[in-house]
Amino acid sequence: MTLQQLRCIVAMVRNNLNVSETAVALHTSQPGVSRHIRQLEDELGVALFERSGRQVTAITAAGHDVIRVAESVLAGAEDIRSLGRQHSDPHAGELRLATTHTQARYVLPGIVRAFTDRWPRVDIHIHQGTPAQMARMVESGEVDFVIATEGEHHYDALAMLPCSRWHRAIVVPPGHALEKLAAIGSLTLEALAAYPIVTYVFGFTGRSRLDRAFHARALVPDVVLTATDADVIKTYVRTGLGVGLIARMAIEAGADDDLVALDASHLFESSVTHIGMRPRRALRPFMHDFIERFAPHLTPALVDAALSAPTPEKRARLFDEIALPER
Amino acid sequence: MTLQQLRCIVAMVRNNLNVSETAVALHTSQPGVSRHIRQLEDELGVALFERSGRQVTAITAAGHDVIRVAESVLAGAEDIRSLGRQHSDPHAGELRLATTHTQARYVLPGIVRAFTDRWPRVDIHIHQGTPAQMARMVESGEVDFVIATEGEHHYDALAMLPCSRWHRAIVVPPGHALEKLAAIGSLTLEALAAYPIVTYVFGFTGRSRLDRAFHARALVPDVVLTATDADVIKTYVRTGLGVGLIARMAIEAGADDDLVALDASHLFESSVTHIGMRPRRALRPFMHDFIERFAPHLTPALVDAALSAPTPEKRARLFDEIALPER
DNA sequence: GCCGCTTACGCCATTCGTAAGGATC
DNA sequence: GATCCTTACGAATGGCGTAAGCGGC
Repeated sequence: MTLQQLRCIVAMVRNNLNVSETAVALHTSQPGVSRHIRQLEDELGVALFERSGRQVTAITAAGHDVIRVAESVLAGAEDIRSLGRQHSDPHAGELRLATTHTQARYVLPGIVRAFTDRWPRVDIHIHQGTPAQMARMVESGEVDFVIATEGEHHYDALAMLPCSRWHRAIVVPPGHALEKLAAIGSLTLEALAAYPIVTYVFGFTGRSRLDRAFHARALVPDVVLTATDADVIKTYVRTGLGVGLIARMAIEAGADDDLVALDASHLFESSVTHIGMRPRRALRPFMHDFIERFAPHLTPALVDAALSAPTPEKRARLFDEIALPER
Repeated sequence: MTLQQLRCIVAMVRNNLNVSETAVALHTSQPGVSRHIRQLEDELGVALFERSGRQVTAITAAGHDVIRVAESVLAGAEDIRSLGRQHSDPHAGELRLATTHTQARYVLPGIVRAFTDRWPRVDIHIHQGTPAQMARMVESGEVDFVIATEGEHHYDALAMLPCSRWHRAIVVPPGHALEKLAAIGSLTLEALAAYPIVTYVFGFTGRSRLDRAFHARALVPDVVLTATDADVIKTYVRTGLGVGLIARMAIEAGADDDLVALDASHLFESSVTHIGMRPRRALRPFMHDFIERFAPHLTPALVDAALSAPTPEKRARLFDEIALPER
């Protein structure tokens, strides 16, 4: 039994039981993967995958059990490498994030600034992508963390820890009719639905909550333009294309003073930002520090407890009593 | 990083940081071990062992952390092999025990009989040895379980689960003076100490409890002969050499009717029999079944909980509330 | 001077990738 | 016919063991 064999069977699951894809993902040849799987099966004396002819079609019961353990073995090997880096130089390393534009542009800058002051020799890489892409980046180990607010179902295989609760705002040019409605407390979903709307692309930054709110009132919003980032949205609001609907944290004092922001937290359910990572994996000290700066209630002890929780349910229970900061 | 490298560093700890001994234990050459350690250190970029010149003298902080994780990785690899055996044939396998003569001769026969009826294709191997030898056999994986009542300090690295509480008996030829004392309830340690005693060798079958009881009363027992097993002791009692002091469970109806057994549970502290195994290791179903037959309170769920407990303290706490059967 | 670890070297086993072959949809 | 996995084969890497070297105790 070798670690490479275990890598193959684990990667097979993440690659639709397709040997060729798995080979690409592992940067090796396809016969190599095929051989490793067969050798491991020979050594264990039991088939791990079901085959119809030459096609790999399913995972056997034995395969399920073995792959589960193999994942933890590989996680352990990864932890050992991480320990090596940590001890060889505790103050140097990489922090690789995948996140959305909203976080990268409006939330992270202050945190990253303080973080780099404390850890000058840790390099930070911020990747952007769709929820599905970001999930894959974390699962494959390409990045350490994903910070996300949408697309929960993509993140089933990850430990998602709640970080903060955030609300929405409506942005309009000064003098807009909605501004007057807001002033007298009459800003409703119905009023909003009367105007063309500019907001996030579906699947990004809590967009689903937004659609759900309209749908619950049997309203059909007239979404004339969508974008993945609030800067673009605000730009079109400035041109008079429509009413902007964005995260409250995406409004900057100074730069956005030419627009009027109206609180919309009573119109839409709040959303929760999560930080996601691979479970059962040890974090380096600077990673713990980053998480704690991003969400002060996520202490190293709590995060470690969450990461070592045997099931997602037990993990979730750790956060039942915790009040999230609001943004 | 290879599993073999991890095996080397883990084995180093169990072999006094001695590369040559480690090589023997791993059935390989000494330069091989040396190379593997150095290569792993190179890959991780940190020294795992401290060296004074060429001598390996200590484990570094990094080494401690890495070895701890390496142990769990190797345990996982072992679990995978075990899963293979289990799925390839759930009803066949080996159950390898290390225990003392008392258990093997007087306690296990009934249990083994019922067990083999249920698992006819599981081969049972019973090894005997001193506590130190038995501990090594389990640690090295040579046997699966040790059943022991003495020499706790040898078993620090194992998960020791309490099985049953047992008491002592005095065996004498019929008509012995102690028999009369017992009949009138006057059997005391002082009375016992007046006679030559035949009992277990030091380090076996709760012998230390016995010495402690005499010592607490400032008595010096006249131990004229010791043996590792009760059969030998009873034989010498029959020849009139002295008074036998053995485990109550070592007295058989029928075979021992020519001797008189006097209860001595009020004279000596009771002892607890433990079953020991390597922690953080999955057990096969028939192993769980064996344990439960041996100690009905040790359900598979409880055993699994104990084996996955992070510290010996947490493991011990699982048994705080549990009443042990008495023998 | 002995013991113990490291380095050097040669052999062998294993692995890996390319190329061809067979099965399935 | 296209896709996908397996088998076959040759090159190369790496592991292993023997033998020699070197540093502490």
